[in-house]
Amino acid sequence: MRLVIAKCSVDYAGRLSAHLPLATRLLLLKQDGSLLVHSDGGSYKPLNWMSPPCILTVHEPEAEQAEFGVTEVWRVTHSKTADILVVSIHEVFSEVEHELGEDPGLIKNGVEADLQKLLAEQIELLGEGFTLVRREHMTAIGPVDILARDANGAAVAIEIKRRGDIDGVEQLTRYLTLMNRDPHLAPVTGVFAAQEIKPQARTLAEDRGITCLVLDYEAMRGVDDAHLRLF
Amino acid sequence: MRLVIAKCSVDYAGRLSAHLPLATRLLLLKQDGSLLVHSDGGSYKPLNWMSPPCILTVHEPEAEQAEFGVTEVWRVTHSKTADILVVSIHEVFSEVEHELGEDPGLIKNGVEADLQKLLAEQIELLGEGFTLVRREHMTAIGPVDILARDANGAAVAIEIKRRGDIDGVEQLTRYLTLMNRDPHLAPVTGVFAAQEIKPQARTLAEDRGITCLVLDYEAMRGVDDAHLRLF
DNA sequence: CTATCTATCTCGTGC
DNA sequence: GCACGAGGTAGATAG
Repeated sequence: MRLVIAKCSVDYAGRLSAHLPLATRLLLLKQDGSLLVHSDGGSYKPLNWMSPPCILTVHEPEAEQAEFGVTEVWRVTHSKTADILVVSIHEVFSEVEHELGEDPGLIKNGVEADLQKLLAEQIELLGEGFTLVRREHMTAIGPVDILARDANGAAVAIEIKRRGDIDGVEQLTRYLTLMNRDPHLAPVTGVFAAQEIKPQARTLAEDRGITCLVLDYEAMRGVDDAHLRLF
Repeated sequence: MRLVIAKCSVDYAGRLSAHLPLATRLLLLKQDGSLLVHSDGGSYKPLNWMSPPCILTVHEPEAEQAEFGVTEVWRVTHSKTADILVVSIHEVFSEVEHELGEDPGLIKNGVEADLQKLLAEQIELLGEGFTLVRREHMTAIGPVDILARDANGAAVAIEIKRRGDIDGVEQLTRYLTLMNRDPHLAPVTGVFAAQEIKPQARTLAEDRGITCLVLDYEAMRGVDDAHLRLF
């Protein structure tokens, strides 16, 4: 990894074209040839960048550029898409290089997959007498998160989201429409389960006869831990 | 801006929890207190981060941590959401600090809005005899990208996306339902136009009688340029 | 302020 | 390899 703080201007041409006027910025060169241009504010997104696979070449400025104070030109080209990023360097203030090695990578917990697993294990959260049929029940338009049966044995399709939005209700509605055409399954009712359900989504769901269920991840996880401790 | 290359482990707790095992990484501290943790690969997204507004505090390690080689603990807390990022530093290899100042910001050209403008100018791409009524035709639930009429004078609602997804079809469907209730407009047919249309979106659209149209941005731009050159 | 939509989205995962 | 969905989505824009 190479870190350069320099006064520079940047031009990108690819899926769009973009320009950064002359200013002092951080240029972050990674091992794979990729380049990030960061300012001292904003968020984690760079002002401009080139993703791997790409190649950096360093050039002398043309006469006209040199007159405007350009001392070096970095050209980063994407190996496949022909995107190009050009950094015109005027002055370098600082430069550091260090070998980092492979990163073991991030371990995540508490995403949608966890919610699905926990709800499948704790299907009784839906109500008395509910039983799990299977997770990821396939339909022609994709997998329903959980298929269950209620106390009367009627099919229940469950859509799980971390954040329950209108999109999720639309998605579940499509599944229900399709599944209710299948005489082996019909009638199928729907449950929309999420850690947080937006008011608009709740209204739409209830208008369509879909039950809403707010999931408490910590509590479900707690039950899960307690369950594990018993064995 | 402060750049630290250090051997560290990182823990995040917020909307999810995540952990980075001990390894050498770049810690990028911005003026606003935000922190990015980058490895020497991947793309522009950091392995972990904290967005502003947030506050960094530096602590001595507890006795147990010190035994495991921790020399310093950085605690970054988000001012509003109570998210927390903890960096346990074992060894610092490099440290640089430099004042960057405000960035003038990025200037973009040639995105999505261009597609709508170009298609409005080249409405004949829809077929023989099509005419433009207007762009951004207002309905009760929002503006339809383009309203046109076909060779027979029937209304056509056009939804434009760069990448045609199922969401776009749902959106156009809502417009069509509403517009077909208006006796001045009905019957209204739909065209789903995008640079790229996903197979599922195409299937859903065609199932609902919506025509799909793949747009060639470069060609449309070329025609536009040619058009400009004539005047 | 909130809601909605875009993105050089990135990133995983399943086929 | 591509297609699809999720994201600590982030960021811009309109209401």
